[in-house]
Amino acid sequence: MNFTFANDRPIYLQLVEQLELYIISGQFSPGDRLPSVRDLAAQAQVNPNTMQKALQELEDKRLIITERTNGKFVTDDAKFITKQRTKLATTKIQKFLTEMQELGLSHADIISHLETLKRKD
Amino acid sequence: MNFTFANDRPIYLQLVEQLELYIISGQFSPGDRLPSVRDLAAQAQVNPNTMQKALQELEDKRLIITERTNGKFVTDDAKFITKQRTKLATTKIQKFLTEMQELGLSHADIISHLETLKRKD
Amino acid sequence: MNFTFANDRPIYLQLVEQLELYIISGQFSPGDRLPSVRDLAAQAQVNPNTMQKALQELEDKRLIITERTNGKFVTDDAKFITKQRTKLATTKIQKFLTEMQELGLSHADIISHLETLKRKD
Amino acid sequence: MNFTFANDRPIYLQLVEQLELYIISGQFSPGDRLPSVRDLAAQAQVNPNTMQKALQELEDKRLIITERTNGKFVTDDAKFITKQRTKLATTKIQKFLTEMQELGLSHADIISHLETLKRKD
DNA sequence: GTGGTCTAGACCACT
DNA sequence: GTGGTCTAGACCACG
Repeated sequence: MNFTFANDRPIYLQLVEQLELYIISGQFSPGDRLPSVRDLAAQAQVNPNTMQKALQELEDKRLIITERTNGKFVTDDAKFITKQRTKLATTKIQKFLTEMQELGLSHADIISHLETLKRKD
Repeated sequence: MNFTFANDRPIYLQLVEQLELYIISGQFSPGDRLPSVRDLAAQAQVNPNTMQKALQELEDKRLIITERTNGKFVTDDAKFITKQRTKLATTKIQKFLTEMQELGLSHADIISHLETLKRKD
Repeated sequence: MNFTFANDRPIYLQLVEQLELYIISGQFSPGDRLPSVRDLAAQAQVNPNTMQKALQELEDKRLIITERTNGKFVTDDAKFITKQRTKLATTKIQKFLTEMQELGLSHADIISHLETLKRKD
Repeated sequence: MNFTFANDRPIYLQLVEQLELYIISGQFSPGDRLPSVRDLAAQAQVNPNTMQKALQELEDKRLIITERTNGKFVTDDAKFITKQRTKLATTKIQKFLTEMQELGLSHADIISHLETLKRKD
């Protein structure tokens, strides 16, 4: 697990995004127990309060669940995670297309651009 | 000209982005004189100082040039504008692909997704 | 730390120059934490916004770095500072020589002038 | 005669400096009649009012003299011009030395720097 | 009328 | 307490 931060946005929001990705992309599996807040904070080299705030956001988003004295767990609702993944992807794709249109690139332009990049893989 | 703002980021940065788009996409042409700072501020319904800050950033980016007491002008270097347009597009595409990969979508996935959307046009 | 201002140029630019000198000449060391914007403003007897603007310029020049909510720090890249010092010195010497030539003084004239002054030290 | 302007300072002040140099360095001789304000303005591509303001400053400095209906002339007091030349040179040298000291360069440093440059002439 | 600067004062998020 | 942002309002030099 690897955390890096830009300096122009709240750290806790960047934590949320990165942790969300770890869950959504399957690096944490449904039902997995998370490391303690303190450990996560140490790994990310942030203040435990900051990590706590990030985890709270994830809980609000139903991606993690706190069991009172037992710790925090990734939700075991795999379908929900998949749904969130699709939702996030769709949002990003839509946003991307809007931005490309604003720059004057059509769908066709973009696809041809992607095809070109694909060949280089 | 139309300005809209989200409230999760500084207004002046959103102004920079939107004005940059107006220039890069050709709604302002190279060499065009911009409306006065005060007029632009009125149109965007922001304080003149805020607009001034945004325009200063555009000047730092060499997209506009100030003629003292005479007004602000879009750079007359059309090639530079084109270059910036390409640069911005490339950056956004790369960032998009990175994010998609983090979500576990391959190039092929993305292209098929775009093809689907295309049919709906 | 001591700030004095002429009134023929913007205060914030004079602040930039003076702060730059403090950094470049080593009165602030690489990695040093700067006093808070408010404190610096109080010392210089200027509005905090004015000081903020000056510090932003120094950040654009990569001489200082902001850690959000934590303060502003002199860059810890000592080599960069040295480089800027050399650059600034060279620029000033070149500009000086150009001006002297425009006034019709040769290198020899200048050196003899400096030798004379030296004796008075 | 050649006029070039930066964009960050009043044009009339830059005119004053450049015209002053032309007089002090002897490109205009004592007693010479100057071109008309209109012609000078055309050469410099500035508004005649701007040129007029610059010339007024030069008159305040006693470097030029207006003869009512006859035009403007460089002062015929050659000694005064020489004196101004020395004065300006001295001021610039002093300022230069101060700046070099602030950067931590001694007289000796500067002289050795100049000697080096001299060899390259 | 143009841009530039400065002040005063306020509010905000973050840690 | 830290930096960042924004507004309101004023004044200035310039052309």
